[in-house]
Amino acid sequence: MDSVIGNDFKIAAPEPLFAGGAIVFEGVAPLDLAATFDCGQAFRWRPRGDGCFNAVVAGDAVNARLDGDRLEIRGAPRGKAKFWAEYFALDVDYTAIHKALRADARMRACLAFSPGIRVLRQEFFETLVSFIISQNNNITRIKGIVERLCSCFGETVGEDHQGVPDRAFPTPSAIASLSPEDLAPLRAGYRVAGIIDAARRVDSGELDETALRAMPTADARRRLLEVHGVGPKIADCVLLFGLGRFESFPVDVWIRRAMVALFPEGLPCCTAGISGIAQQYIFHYARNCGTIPQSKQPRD
DNA sequence: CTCCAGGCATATT
DNA sequence: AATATGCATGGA
Repeated sequence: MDSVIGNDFKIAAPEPLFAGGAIVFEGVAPLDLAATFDCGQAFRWRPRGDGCFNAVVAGDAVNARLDGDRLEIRGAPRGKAKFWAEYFALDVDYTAIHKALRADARMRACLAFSPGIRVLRQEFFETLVSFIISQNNNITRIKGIVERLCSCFGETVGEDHQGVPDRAFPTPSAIASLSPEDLAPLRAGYRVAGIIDAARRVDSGELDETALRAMPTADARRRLLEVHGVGPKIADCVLLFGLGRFESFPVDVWIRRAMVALFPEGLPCCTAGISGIAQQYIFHYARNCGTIPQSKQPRD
C-alpha cells in the first residue's frame, strides 16, 4: 500500500529535467514554497532571503527554488529525482483537489488564504521525532530543538557558504544509545523520553517503516501510539506528513473546535482520501487568520 | 510579569 | 468514557 489517495487525485509526476546541476520539474503549480515550508508540517527548511530555501533532506544539503512553475532542486544527485517528485507530492493532482474543495464556500475561503500549500511526503523517522518534539510547543522553539538535535548528533554532510556544517537529521541508531542527560543540550524538557523511545523502537526494528507503510492506516496508527510521547494528534501528524497517508489528519481539541465551527455536519468533499490535505488548509487559515468564516460566503 | 505553544501521561470522576 | 492536572522550556 503506497500513498493512500483517491484515484481522482492521482496523476503521473512530471519527468525530471537536469539543468545546471539542478533537478528540475516543470508544471508544478500550485506550489508556494514559503507557505508549504512554514505551515507547521516541516521544521528544517530555512529561507535564504532570495527566494531560495535550504535544508538537509535524505542526507543531502539541498537548495530549492521556484521559477514560475519550474521547481529547481540543487545539491541532490540525479538519481534521487524520483524521491524529490514524491517529496513534493508532484504525483498528486492539486488542481483537481482544489477544484473539489472549492465546491464548499467555507473550504473556498480557507483555500484562498494559502492556495500554494502542499502536504509534503517527508522522511518517516525525522517526522516522528519532530512531532514528538512539537508536543505542547511552539514552532519557533520546535525548530530550535530540531536544529540542536541535528547539530549535536547528525552526520555532517558538508558546509554552507559561511563554513557552517550542514548536518543530516540523526539516524535512529545515533539516538538509540543516548541517555536523557546526553540530550540535555537540546533543552527539550520532558520530550526527551519520547525521542529516545522512538529511536530505540525504530533502531531495533520493532517499529519498521516498511511494515507501517504496508499496513492499513488504522493499524499503523495503533503502532505509532505505542511510542512514548505519541498520542492521537502526533500519530495523525506522522501518518499524514511522514507516511503519506493523505486521508488521515491531525485532530486535537483545538483543530476539532475549528472544524466543528466550520463544518458542523462534517468535512465535505473530502471523502476521497484527501481529508488530511483539506485539514491543512483549514488549520493554516484558522491559525493565521484567527477568524472562522461563516457558512455563507460570497461566490467567486 | 503573564499567557501559551500543531499534547500527552496519568489520575480522578 | 469523559474530564482534570502537571509537565520543561522559552517565544511573544
